[in-house]
Amino acid sequence: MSIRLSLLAILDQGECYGYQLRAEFERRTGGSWPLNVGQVYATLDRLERDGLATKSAVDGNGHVNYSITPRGSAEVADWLTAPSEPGRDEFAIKLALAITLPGADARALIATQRAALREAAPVAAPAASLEQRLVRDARTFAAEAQLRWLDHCEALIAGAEPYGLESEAPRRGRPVRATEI
Amino acid sequence: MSIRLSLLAILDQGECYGYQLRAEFERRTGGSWPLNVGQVYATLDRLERDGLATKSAVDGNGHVNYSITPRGSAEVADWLTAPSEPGRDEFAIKLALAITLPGADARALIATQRAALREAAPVAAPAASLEQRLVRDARTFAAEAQLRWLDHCEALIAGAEPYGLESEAPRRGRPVRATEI
DNA sequence: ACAGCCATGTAACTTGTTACATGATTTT
DNA sequence: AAAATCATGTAACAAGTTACATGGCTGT
Repeated sequence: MSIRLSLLAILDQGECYGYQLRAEFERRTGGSWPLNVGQVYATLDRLERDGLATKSAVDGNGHVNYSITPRGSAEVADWLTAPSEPGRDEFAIKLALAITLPGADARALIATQRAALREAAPVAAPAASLEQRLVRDARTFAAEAQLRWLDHCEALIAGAEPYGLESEAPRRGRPVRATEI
Repeated sequence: MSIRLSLLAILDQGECYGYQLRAEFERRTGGSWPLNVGQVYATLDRLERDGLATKSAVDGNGHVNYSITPRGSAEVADWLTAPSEPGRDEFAIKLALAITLPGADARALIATQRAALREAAPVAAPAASLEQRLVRDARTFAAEAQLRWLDHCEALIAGAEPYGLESEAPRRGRPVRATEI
Protein backbone atom coordinates (compact mmCIF):
# COMPACT_ATOMS: atom_id res chain seq x y z
CA MET A 1 0.00 0.00 0.00
CA SER A 2 2.84 2.34 0.48
CA ILE A 3 5.45 1.74 -2.19
CA ARG A 4 2.91 2.76 -4.76
CA LEU A 5 2.23 6.04 -3.01
CA SER A 6 5.83 6.61 -2.03
CA LEU A 7 6.90 6.42 -5.65
CA LEU A 8 3.97 8.55 -6.68
CA ALA A 9 5.00 11.18 -4.15
CA ILE A 10 8.46 11.30 -5.69
CA LEU A 11 6.92 11.61 -9.14
CA ASP A 12 4.97 14.54 -7.74
CA GLN A 13 8.25 16.42 -7.46
CA GLY A 14 9.19 15.92 -11.08
CA GLU A 15 9.26 13.31 -13.82
CA CYS A 16 11.50 10.32 -13.31
CA TYR A 17 12.46 7.08 -14.96
CA GLY A 18 12.40 3.78 -13.12
CA TYR A 19 15.97 3.41 -12.03
CA GLN A 20 16.08 7.02 -10.93
CA LEU A 21 12.90 6.61 -8.90
CA ARG A 22 14.44 3.81 -6.95
CA ALA A 23 17.66 5.72 -6.39
CA GLU A 24 15.71 8.74 -5.23
CA PHE A 25 13.61 6.70 -2.85
CA GLU A 26 16.63 5.02 -1.33
CA ARG A 27 18.52 8.26 -1.04
CA ARG A 28 15.69 9.91 0.88
CA THR A 29 15.16 7.02 3.22
CA GLY A 30 18.88 6.57 3.71
CA GLY A 31 18.90 3.02 2.41
CA SER A 32 16.81 1.45 5.13
CA TRP A 33 13.99 -0.23 3.17
CA PRO A 34 15.86 -1.39 0.08
CA LEU A 35 13.64 -1.40 -2.97
CA ASN A 36 13.64 -4.01 -5.69
CA VAL A 37 14.03 -2.51 -9.16
CA GLY A 38 11.65 -4.95 -10.75
CA GLN A 39 8.94 -3.82 -8.44
CA VAL A 40 9.44 -0.21 -9.41
CA TYR A 41 8.61 -1.06 -13.01
CA ALA A 42 5.64 -3.17 -11.98
CA THR A 43 4.37 -0.31 -9.83
CA LEU A 44 4.84 2.19 -12.66
CA ASP A 45 2.74 -0.07 -14.91
CA ARG A 46 -0.07 -0.06 -12.36
CA LEU A 47 0.17 3.68 -11.78
CA GLU A 48 -0.19 4.25 -15.49
CA ARG A 49 -3.01 1.75 -15.78
CA ASP A 50 -4.86 3.55 -12.97
CA GLY A 51 -4.38 6.96 -14.52
CA LEU A 52 -2.14 8.31 -11.74
CA ALA A 53 0.98 8.62 -13.90
CA THR A 54 1.76 8.67 -17.59
CA LYS A 55 4.73 7.60 -19.64
CA SER A 56 5.65 11.15 -20.61
CA ALA A 57 8.59 10.70 -22.93
CA VAL A 58 11.76 8.88 -23.78
CA ASP A 59 14.44 11.48 -23.29
CA GLY A 60 17.70 11.95 -25.12
CA ASN A 61 19.47 9.30 -23.05
CA GLY A 62 16.80 6.73 -23.86
CA HIS A 63 15.26 6.88 -20.38
CA VAL A 64 11.55 6.11 -20.12
CA ASN A 65 10.22 8.99 -18.06
CA TYR A 66 6.96 9.09 -16.15
CA SER A 67 4.98 12.12 -15.01
CA ILE A 68 2.26 12.39 -12.43
CA THR A 69 -1.29 13.24 -13.46
CA PRO A 70 -3.62 15.61 -11.59
CA ARG A 71 -5.43 12.59 -10.19
CA GLY A 72 -2.07 11.27 -9.07
CA SER A 73 -1.27 14.50 -7.29
CA ALA A 74 -4.63 14.36 -5.54
CA GLU A 75 -3.90 10.83 -4.35
CA VAL A 76 -0.57 11.92 -2.96
CA ALA A 77 -2.20 14.79 -1.11
CA ASP A 78 -4.76 12.41 0.38
CA TRP A 79 -2.09 9.97 1.41
CA LEU A 80 -0.02 12.64 3.10
CA THR A 81 -3.01 14.04 4.93
CA ALA A 82 -4.19 10.74 6.37
CA PRO A 83 -2.49 9.55 9.56
CA SER A 84 -0.43 6.36 9.37
CA GLU A 85 -1.34 3.26 11.30
CA PRO A 86 1.37 1.63 13.35
CA GLY A 87 2.87 -1.47 11.82
CA ARG A 88 2.63 -4.91 13.32
CA ASP A 89 5.35 -5.83 15.74
CA GLU A 90 6.44 -9.29 14.74
CA PHE A 91 8.47 -9.87 17.84
CA ALA A 92 5.53 -9.09 20.10
CA ILE A 93 3.45 -11.74 18.33
CA LYS A 94 6.31 -14.16 18.54
CA LEU A 95 6.72 -13.65 22.24
CA ALA A 96 2.99 -13.91 22.87
CA LEU A 97 2.92 -17.26 21.08
CA ALA A 98 6.11 -18.50 22.72
CA ILE A 99 4.84 -17.92 26.23
CA THR A 100 2.40 -20.79 26.02
CA LEU A 101 4.67 -23.08 23.98
CA PRO A 102 6.12 -25.73 26.28
CA GLY A 103 9.36 -26.00 24.32
CA ALA A 104 10.07 -22.27 24.05
CA ASP A 105 11.88 -20.16 26.61
CA ALA A 106 10.42 -16.66 26.67
CA ARG A 107 13.38 -15.27 28.60
CA ALA A 108 15.80 -16.60 26.00
CA LEU A 109 13.75 -15.00 23.24
CA ILE A 110 13.91 -11.68 25.02
CA ALA A 111 17.64 -11.98 25.52
CA THR A 112 18.21 -12.77 21.85
CA GLN A 113 16.10 -9.91 20.68
CA ARG A 114 17.81 -7.50 23.05
CA ALA A 115 21.20 -8.58 21.77
CA ALA A 116 20.08 -8.11 18.16
CA LEU A 117 18.78 -4.62 18.91
CA ARG A 118 21.95 -3.62 20.73
CA GLU A 119 24.08 -4.84 17.87
CA ALA A 120 22.08 -2.98 15.24
CA ALA A 121 21.99 0.19 17.32
CA PRO A 122 25.18 2.14 16.56
CA VAL A 123 24.33 3.53 13.12
CA ALA A 124 27.52 5.53 12.83
CA ALA A 125 27.10 6.71 9.23
CA PRO A 126 26.28 10.40 9.12
CA ALA A 127 22.98 11.37 7.56
CA ALA A 128 23.44 13.32 4.37
CA SER A 129 20.14 15.13 4.57
CA LEU A 130 17.36 16.06 6.94
CA GLU A 131 15.09 13.37 5.45
CA GLN A 132 17.67 10.69 6.06
CA ARG A 133 18.18 11.90 9.59
CA LEU A 134 14.45 11.74 10.34
CA VAL A 135 14.10 8.21 9.00
CA ARG A 136 17.16 6.99 10.79
CA ASP A 137 16.11 8.55 14.07
CA ALA A 138 12.70 6.91 13.72
CA ARG A 139 14.46 3.56 13.76
CA THR A 140 16.57 4.56 16.72
CA PHE A 141 13.58 5.74 18.73
CA ALA A 142 11.67 2.58 17.88
CA ALA A 143 14.59 0.36 18.85
CA GLU A 144 14.96 2.13 22.18
CA ALA A 145 11.25 1.72 22.82
CA GLN A 146 11.47 -1.98 22.11
CA LEU A 147 14.37 -2.30 24.51
CA ARG A 148 12.30 -0.65 27.23
CA TRP A 149 9.40 -2.90 26.35
CA LEU A 150 11.65 -5.95 26.63
CA ASP A 151 12.59 -4.93 30.15
CA HIS A 152 8.93 -4.44 30.89
CA CYS A 153 8.12 -7.91 29.53
CA GLU A 154 10.80 -9.53 31.62
CA ALA A 155 9.38 -7.91 34.71
CA LEU A 156 5.84 -8.95 33.83
CA ILE A 157 6.87 -12.50 33.08
CA ALA A 158 8.91 -12.76 36.24
CA GLY A 159 5.89 -11.57 38.18
CA ALA A 160 7.83 -8.67 39.63
CA GLU A 161 5.05 -6.34 38.58
CA PRO A 162 1.42 -7.01 39.38
CA TYR A 163 -0.32 -8.49 36.40
CA GLY A 164 -3.43 -6.35 36.04
CA LEU A 165 -3.81 -2.70 35.21
CA GLU A 166 -5.10 -0.33 37.81
CA SER A 167 -8.32 -0.06 35.89
CA GLU A 168 -8.83 -3.79 36.12
CA ALA A 169 -10.39 -5.61 38.99
CA PRO A 170 -7.76 -6.56 41.58
CA ARG A 171 -6.64 -10.12 41.19
CA ARG A 172 -7.06 -12.51 44.05
CA GLY A 173 -4.18 -14.57 45.34
CA ARG A 174 -0.58 -14.55 44.28
CA PRO A 175 0.66 -12.76 41.19
CA VAL A 176 0.90 -14.94 38.10
CA ARG A 177 4.37 -16.38 37.60
CA ALA A 178 5.90 -17.34 34.32
CA THR A 179 6.26 -20.98 35.22
CA GLU A 180 2.52 -21.33 35.67
CA ILE A 181 1.65 -20.14 32.16
CA MET B 1 6.25 -13.32 6.43
CA SER B 2 4.85 -14.27 9.72
CA ILE B 3 1.25 -15.40 9.49
CA ARG B 4 2.43 -18.72 8.19
CA LEU B 5 4.73 -19.27 11.14
CA SER B 6 2.35 -17.75 13.67
CA LEU B 7 -0.33 -20.24 12.71
CA LEU B 8 2.21 -23.03 12.67
CA ALA B 9 3.28 -22.06 16.18
CA ILE B 10 -0.32 -22.37 17.35
CA LEU B 11 -0.62 -25.75 15.65
CA ASP B 12 2.49 -26.72 17.59
CA GLN B 13 0.40 -26.55 20.74
CA GLY B 14 -2.28 -28.90 19.49
CA GLU B 15 -4.36 -29.74 16.45
CA CYS B 16 -6.80 -27.12 15.23
CA TYR B 17 -9.26 -26.45 12.45
CA GLY B 18 -9.21 -23.26 10.42
CA TYR B 19 -11.75 -21.16 12.18
CA GLN B 20 -10.35 -22.16 15.54
CA LEU B 21 -6.83 -21.24 14.48
CA ARG B 22 -7.91 -17.74 13.65
CA ALA B 23 -9.85 -17.35 16.90
CA GLU B 24 -6.84 -18.60 18.84
CA PHE B 25 -4.50 -16.22 17.07
CA GLU B 26 -6.75 -13.24 17.68
CA ARG B 27 -7.31 -14.18 21.28
CA ARG B 28 -3.60 -14.30 21.98
CA THR B 29 -2.82 -11.08 20.23
CA GLY B 30 -5.81 -9.37 21.78
CA GLY B 31 -7.41 -8.55 18.45
CA SER B 32 -4.79 -6.08 17.24
CA TRP B 33 -3.84 -7.65 13.87
CA PRO B 34 -7.17 -8.99 12.67
CA LEU B 35 -6.76 -12.07 10.53
CA ASN B 36 -8.82 -12.87 7.46
CA VAL B 37 -10.34 -16.33 7.57
CA GLY B 38 -9.75 -16.96 3.91
CA GLN B 39 -6.06 -16.55 4.41
CA VAL B 40 -6.01 -19.08 7.19
CA TYR B 41 -7.29 -21.73 4.82
CA ALA B 42 -4.87 -20.65 2.10
CA THR B 43 -2.03 -20.84 4.59
CA LEU B 44 -3.11 -24.27 5.80
CA ASP B 45 -3.06 -25.49 2.19
CA ARG B 46 0.50 -24.29 1.80
CA LEU B 47 1.61 -25.69 5.13
CA GLU B 48 0.27 -29.08 4.11
CA ARG B 49 1.81 -28.85 0.67
CA ASP B 50 5.19 -28.03 2.25
CA GLY B 51 4.99 -30.91 4.68
CA LEU B 52 4.81 -28.77 7.82
CA ALA B 53 1.26 -29.74 8.74
CA THR B 54 -1.16 -32.51 7.84
CA LYS B 55 -4.91 -32.74 7.62
CA SER B 56 -5.19 -35.09 10.56
CA ALA B 57 -8.89 -35.88 10.72
CA VAL B 58 -12.44 -34.65 10.39
CA ASP B 59 -13.77 -34.83 13.92
CA GLY B 60 -17.25 -35.58 15.16
CA ASN B 61 -18.43 -32.03 14.55
CA GLY B 62 -17.28 -32.10 10.96
CA HIS B 63 -14.27 -29.86 11.62
CA VAL B 64 -11.25 -30.32 9.39
CA ASN B 65 -8.38 -30.58 11.84
CA TYR B 66 -4.71 -30.05 11.11
CA SER B 67 -1.69 -31.30 13.04
CA ILE B 68 1.90 -30.14 12.91
CA THR B 69 4.61 -32.44 11.57
CA PRO B 70 8.11 -32.86 13.06
CA ARG B 71 9.47 -30.67 10.27
CA GLY B 72 6.82 -28.11 11.17
CA SER B 73 7.91 -28.12 14.79
CA ALA B 74 11.50 -27.63 13.72
CA GLU B 75 10.49 -24.59 11.63
CA VAL B 76 8.68 -23.09 14.59
CA ALA B 77 11.71 -23.58 16.79
CA ASP B 78 13.91 -21.88 14.19
CA TRP B 79 11.50 -18.99 13.85
CA LEU B 80 11.33 -18.42 17.58
CA THR B 81 15.09 -18.54 17.94
CA ALA B 82 15.83 -15.99 15.22
CA PRO B 83 15.62 -12.32 16.20
CA SER B 84 12.93 -10.21 14.54
CA GLU B 85 13.74 -7.30 12.28
CA PRO B 86 12.02 -4.01 12.98
CA GLY B 87 9.17 -3.19 10.64
CA ARG B 88 9.11 -0.26 8.28
CA ASP B 89 7.72 2.92 9.68
CA GLU B 90 5.35 4.26 7.07
CA PHE B 91 4.95 7.62 8.68
CA ALA B 92 8.68 8.21 8.71
CA ILE B 93 8.83 7.58 4.97
CA LYS B 94 5.83 9.82 4.45
CA LEU B 95 7.39 12.66 6.38
CA ALA B 96 10.70 12.26 4.62
CA LEU B 97 8.98 12.55 1.27
CA ALA B 98 6.73 15.40 2.37
CA ILE B 99 9.60 17.58 3.49
CA THR B 100 10.72 18.23 -0.05
CA LEU B 101 7.22 18.41 -1.55
CA PRO B 102 6.33 22.06 -2.19
CA GLY B 103 2.62 21.50 -1.55
CA ALA B 104 2.99 19.52 1.67
CA ASP B 105 3.27 21.00 5.14
CA ALA B 106 5.51 18.84 7.29
CA ARG B 107 4.36 20.50 10.49
CA ALA B 108 0.74 19.77 9.67
CA LEU B 109 1.61 16.14 8.99
CA ILE B 110 3.26 15.89 12.36
CA ALA B 111 0.30 17.48 14.08
CA THR B 112 -2.15 15.10 12.41
CA GLN B 113 -0.11 12.07 13.29
CA ARG B 114 0.26 13.20 16.87
CA ALA B 115 -3.47 13.68 17.18
CA ALA B 116 -4.12 10.22 15.74
CA LEU B 117 -1.68 8.65 18.19
CA ARG B 118 -3.19 10.46 21.16
CA GLU B 119 -6.66 9.38 20.16
CA ALA B 120 -5.70 5.75 19.74
CA ALA B 121 -3.76 5.71 22.99
CA PRO B 122 -6.23 5.01 25.81
CA VAL B 123 -6.83 1.30 25.24
CA ALA B 124 -9.05 0.89 28.24
CA ALA B 125 -10.06 -2.73 27.68
CA PRO B 126 -8.43 -4.98 30.26
CA ALA B 127 -6.11 -7.63 28.95
CA ALA B 128 -7.46 -11.09 29.62
CA SER B 129 -4.09 -12.79 29.61
CA LEU B 130 -0.39 -12.13 29.89
CA GLU B 131 0.03 -12.59 26.12
CA GLN B 132 -2.56 -9.95 25.39
CA ARG B 133 -0.97 -7.61 27.85
CA LEU B 134 2.45 -7.97 26.25
CA VAL B 135 1.14 -7.32 22.76
CA ARG B 136 -0.92 -4.36 23.85
CA ASP B 137 1.96 -2.84 25.79
CA ALA B 138 4.17 -3.24 22.73
CA ARG B 139 1.79 -0.96 20.87
CA THR B 140 1.73 1.50 23.73
CA PHE B 141 5.49 1.66 23.98
CA ALA B 142 5.79 2.08 20.22
CA ALA B 143 3.20 4.84 20.18
CA GLU B 144 4.98 6.70 22.97
CA ALA B 145 8.24 6.39 21.11
CA GLN B 146 6.68 7.80 17.96
CA LEU B 147 5.30 10.73 19.94
CA ARG B 148 8.77 11.47 21.26
CA TRP B 149 10.15 11.14 17.76
CA LEU B 150 7.53 13.57 16.47
CA ASP B 151 8.70 16.15 18.99
CA HIS B 152 12.23 15.46 17.91
CA CYS B 153 11.28 15.95 14.25
CA GLU B 154 9.58 19.24 14.97
CA ALA B 155 12.68 20.48 16.69
CA LEU B 156 14.90 19.33 13.86
CA ILE B 157 12.70 20.87 11.21
CA ALA B 158 12.41 24.13 13.10
CA GLY B 159 16.17 24.23 13.30
CA ALA B 160 16.08 24.46 17.07
CA GLU B 161 18.59 21.62 17.27
CA PRO B 162 21.79 21.65 15.32
CA TYR B 163 21.41 19.54 12.23
CA GLY B 164 24.44 17.30 12.30
CA LEU B 165 25.48 14.64 14.74
CA GLU B 166 28.48 15.24 16.93
CA SER B 167 30.35 12.69 14.89
CA GLU B 168 29.75 14.66 11.73
CA ALA B 169 31.86 17.48 10.45
CA PRO B 170 30.61 20.81 11.82
CA ARG B 171 28.40 22.63 9.35
CA ARG B 172 29.41 26.05 8.18
CA GLY B 173 27.00 28.94 8.31
CA ARG B 174 23.49 29.05 9.69
CA PRO B 175 21.57 25.91 10.64
CA VAL B 176 19.30 24.59 7.91
CA ARG B 177 15.76 25.87 8.25
CA ALA B 178 12.69 24.05 7.08
CA THR B 179 11.73 26.68 4.58
CA GLU B 180 14.97 26.18 2.72
CA ILE B 181 14.47 22.49 2.15
C1' DA C 1 38.99 -7.10 -24.04
C1' DC C 2 36.74 -7.51 -19.86
C1' DA C 3 34.42 -6.22 -15.56
C1' DG C 4 31.07 -3.68 -13.63
C1' DC C 5 27.43 -0.56 -13.36
C1' DC C 6 23.20 1.62 -15.56
C1' DA C 7 18.69 0.67 -17.32
C1' DT C 8 14.44 -1.75 -18.66
C1' DG C 9 12.17 -5.23 -18.27
C1' DT C 10 10.00 -10.54 -17.62
C1' DA C 11 8.77 -14.71 -14.93
C1' DA C 12 7.60 -17.32 -11.09
C1' DC C 13 6.32 -17.32 -6.66
C1' DT C 14 4.71 -15.97 -1.84
C1' DT C 15 2.11 -13.20 1.09
C1' DG C 16 -1.59 -10.37 2.37
C1' DT C 17 -6.33 -8.16 1.57
C1' DT C 18 -11.12 -7.89 0.26
C1' DA C 19 -15.16 -9.71 -1.16
C1' DC C 20 -18.15 -13.23 -2.14
C1' DA C 21 -20.68 -18.15 -2.09
C1' DT C 22 -22.49 -21.78 0.55
C1' DG C 23 -24.43 -24.39 4.09
C1' DA C 24 -24.95 -25.66 9.12
C1' DT C 25 -25.94 -24.36 13.69
C1' DT C 26 -27.36 -21.18 17.20
C1' DT C 27 -29.72 -17.32 18.99
C1' DT C 28 -33.50 -14.16 19.30
C1' DA D 1 -39.18 -17.35 11.08
C1' DA D 2 -35.35 -14.33 10.76
C1' DA D 3 -30.77 -12.95 12.03
C1' DA D 4 -26.35 -13.94 13.56
C1' DT D 5 -22.54 -16.71 13.97
C1' DC D 6 -19.75 -20.82 12.71
C1' DA D 7 -17.25 -23.05 9.18
C1' DT D 8 -14.99 -24.03 4.72
C1' DG D 9 -13.83 -22.43 1.04
C1' DT D 10 -12.96 -19.56 -3.98
C1' DA D 11 -11.65 -15.51 -6.81
C1' DA D 12 -9.32 -11.49 -7.84
C1' DC D 13 -6.00 -8.51 -6.81
C1' DA D 14 -1.99 -5.88 -4.61
C1' DA D 15 2.43 -6.12 -2.99
C1' DG D 16 6.99 -8.09 -2.11
C1' DT D 17 11.03 -11.22 -3.37
C1' DT D 18 14.32 -13.52 -6.23
C1' DA D 19 16.25 -14.59 -10.31
C1' DC D 20 17.13 -14.00 -14.91
C1' DA D 21 17.71 -11.75 -19.90
C1' DT D 22 19.24 -8.02 -22.51
C1' DG D 23 21.79 -4.14 -24.03
C1' DG D 24 24.49 0.27 -23.42
C1' DC D 25 28.09 2.66 -21.39
C1' DT D 26 32.40 3.32 -18.48
C1' DG D 27 36.73 2.41 -16.58
C1' DT D 28 40.92 -0.34 -16.31
